[in-house]
Formats: sequence, C-alpha cells, structure tokens
Amino acid sequence: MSQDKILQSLIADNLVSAPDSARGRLLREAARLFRDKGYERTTVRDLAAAVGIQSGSLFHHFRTKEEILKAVMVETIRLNTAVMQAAMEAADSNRDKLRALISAELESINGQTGEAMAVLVFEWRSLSEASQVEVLKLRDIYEALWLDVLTALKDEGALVADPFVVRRMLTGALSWTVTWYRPERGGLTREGLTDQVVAMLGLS
Amino acid sequence: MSQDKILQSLIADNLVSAPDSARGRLLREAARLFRDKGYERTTVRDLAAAVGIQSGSLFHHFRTKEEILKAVMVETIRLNTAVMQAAMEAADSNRDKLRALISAELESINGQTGEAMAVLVFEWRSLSEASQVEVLKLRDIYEALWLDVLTALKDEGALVADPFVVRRMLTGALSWTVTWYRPERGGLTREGLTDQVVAMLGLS
DNA sequence: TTACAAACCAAGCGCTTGCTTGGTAATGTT
DNA sequence: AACATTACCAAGCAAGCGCTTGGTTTGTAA
Repeated sequence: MSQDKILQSLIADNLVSAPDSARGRLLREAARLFRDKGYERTTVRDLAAAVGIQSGSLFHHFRTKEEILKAVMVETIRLNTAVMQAAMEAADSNRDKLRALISAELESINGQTGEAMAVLVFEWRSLSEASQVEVLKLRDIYEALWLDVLTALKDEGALVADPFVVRRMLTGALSWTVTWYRPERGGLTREGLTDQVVAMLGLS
Repeated sequence: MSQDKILQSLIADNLVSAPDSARGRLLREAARLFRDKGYERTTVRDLAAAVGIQSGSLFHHFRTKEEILKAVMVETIRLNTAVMQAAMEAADSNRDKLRALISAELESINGQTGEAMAVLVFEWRSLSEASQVEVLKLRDIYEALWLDVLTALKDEGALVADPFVVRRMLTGALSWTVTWYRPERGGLTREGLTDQVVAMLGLS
C-alpha cells in the first residue's frame, strides 16, 4: 500500500485529519511552531496568527492549548505506525525488515512529518500526565514492531547486543538526526544514511 | 588524575562553582528543576524556594533567569570536557580510548551531572542565540576529542561507517539513555551498558 | 566599635498568558 | 425562504510571569 493510500484510509476512519482541512492546517502549523520555539514559548496568539484567525477562535476547535499538542502527537504516531507496518510487511527477511524500519523512521523524522516527530521527542514533558499515559499506549504498538524484528535477529545470531538496548539506542540515534541531518543540502541521501546505520550495527 | 582532583582544579580556576557554595547549590537545584519541569515551566519562584530564599533575591546572584540556564550548561561542559580528556589520556589503544569516552559520557549523563546533561540536551532552544553561540564554542572542544579517536579508528580499518555520522549517532544514542536507563534499579551496570554499545559498533 | 559590602526580604509593578464571553457572519439543510 | 449549525471576531478578565525597588540583616575586617 502506498503512503498516500494509507493516509487516505486513516482520514476516512477519522484517525488523522485531512491536511487541507482547517484542523489539519492548524495542526501542521502548530507542529512547526512547537518545534521551532518550543510548546511553552508558543502562545495561542502565535498559533492563531499562523492560520489567520483570532486567538479566541482557537478554542472553538480545541478546548485547551494542551489538546493541540496532544493531537499533534497522537495523529503523528497513528500515521507513522501505519506507514511502518506497511513498510515492514513488504520486506521478506528480518534484515530487510529492520532496514525498512530504519529507513521509514528516518523518513518520518526528516520528511513531511518531521516537525511533528521532533515535537513528539522534545515536548514530551509538556503533556499532562493523563495525556502522557494515553500517548504512551499508542507508542507501545509502534515499539512492538521494532522489538519483534530485533528479537528475531538476535535469535538468528545476526545481532549480538540485547534487542531492548539496541532499540533504545536506535531511538536516540535516529531521533537525534533531526538536529543535524539536512538531506536537502546534498551529501548524504536518506538511503545513504540508512546504509551507515546498518553498517554501524554490523548487519550490512 | 582523579575525578575529584579535576573538580578541585576547576573550582580553583573559577571555571566551575563549588558544590557547597550558594551559587553551586542553586545551579544544582536549577538543573534538577529544569530537567523535571523544563526551563519555561520552572519559575524564578520555584528556583528561589528550592534554595530557601525569596524570588527577588535570586537577582542578586544572577542578572536574568536565562543566565542561570547558561551557567548550568557552561559549567557542565567544562567539567565533562576535563573529565573525558583525563579518561582518554589514561587509555592506550584507540579502541580503549573510544571505550573510555563512551563510558565517561554515560557516567556524565547518568551520574552526578546527569540532571545538567539532560538540560544541555533538552533545553537548548531556551537559550538566547547569543548564548547558544557561546556554549557551542565549548562544545566544539568536547566534540573534537571524539572525532580524533573515531577518525583514527577509521584509518585503522576498525570502523566502517563515517566518523562524523558515528559520533552523531552516538550523541543521540547516549543522550537518550537519560530517558530510560536506571542503573540503581539493578540489571544493567554502566560497564555492562558500555559493553553493549561497543558490541553494537562491532568493536568488542 | 565602627565601617562597609554582600546577602537577603517584603512588596509589588508592568506585562503576557491561556481562556471566556456575547455577539455576528458564513455555511449548509430542509 | 427559513432555520440551524458551524465558524469566527472583538474585547477583556484573572492569574502568573520575570524582574525591580527600598530597606534590613549578616558577615568580615580594621
């Protein structure tokens, strides 16, 4: 299934909002602002101005500012989980599945959903505890994908280190690319970067 | 040189403040609060209460709230650069030097200076641009330590991936341990974790 | 004892924040 | 055409923010 088909299907199920809807546009601008200035430094006036409405009008669409942050996170996880599931199912061997996961995560971090992914990593603490629990449940599904593949590779003997530790190291390493990797400025392509990661793990 | 000797020497040179001084205590509490709640959510009243003074009295020691954040970061980098320099010089081979660097960085992230290191990673954007430039200069010295060793390993043929990429992946991977690694709760020791990282790189 | 600076308090100022309110325009729906 | 619902505006409130001010206590040294 293509990435666009997946998005369409999620929109139809009301799991993520359409990019061209009022809600979708706000969430995209919110992700950008939250990443650039941080959640706390972004005011509801900033958010409203970014979509061309008054600050008070925001509260017709969302009850609180935090609800906007939560929506950004929830929709991003939903989309990426679906995309990664598809990418993985298309691969045969466990090595290829891992490669697909790494490549897909790099894409989600540095591609279209990059702003939202950065928010997911760096604005975690700004969520209320109740919301954290909620978002964490969605993350668990996502993480299970990784652990299944890594555990299989460990059983095959292709991996020496502990699957849990490897996944956590990869989470950090891949998330961190958002702070330095600039594919548009030439040099390393995303596939090239994926190669480097796989090589680092000794799996190439 | 022992870790304590290094600290004493830095205090003597006025490069970091003594842990039992008024300034030192405030910076330690600030690091803890900034990590726990984030810089923006931490008020000057929180900071003052943590050391038992009135909020206004803070501004006798620091001109602005941001100056406190900057001080936390600067002193932490200074200390850790010195510690890592010493750890590295004690090792002979390049493999051992890299191992020493990894172990030392894990210690700095998860040990005494852990709170401050987390602040350094997650509160970066809360610094004014002027301060960012200043802190960045200090970081460059620190990063040069890593690149020297990784480049040497690449030349030896022990490393397949690009040194710059490896360092950046390691930065992310090691920083991220702050979010999950809990040495006190048994299981993995710091040396054990270092082993896992070295094994992941195929250098064990 | 006196002199003086460093450390601190009590009070509050000016501003920004998230959010509310009461009403008006736009957009379907029948 | 009549109504109902959604989307929005203009204005502003209460609370919390970083920081200032004028004055008092504490520490140090001659």
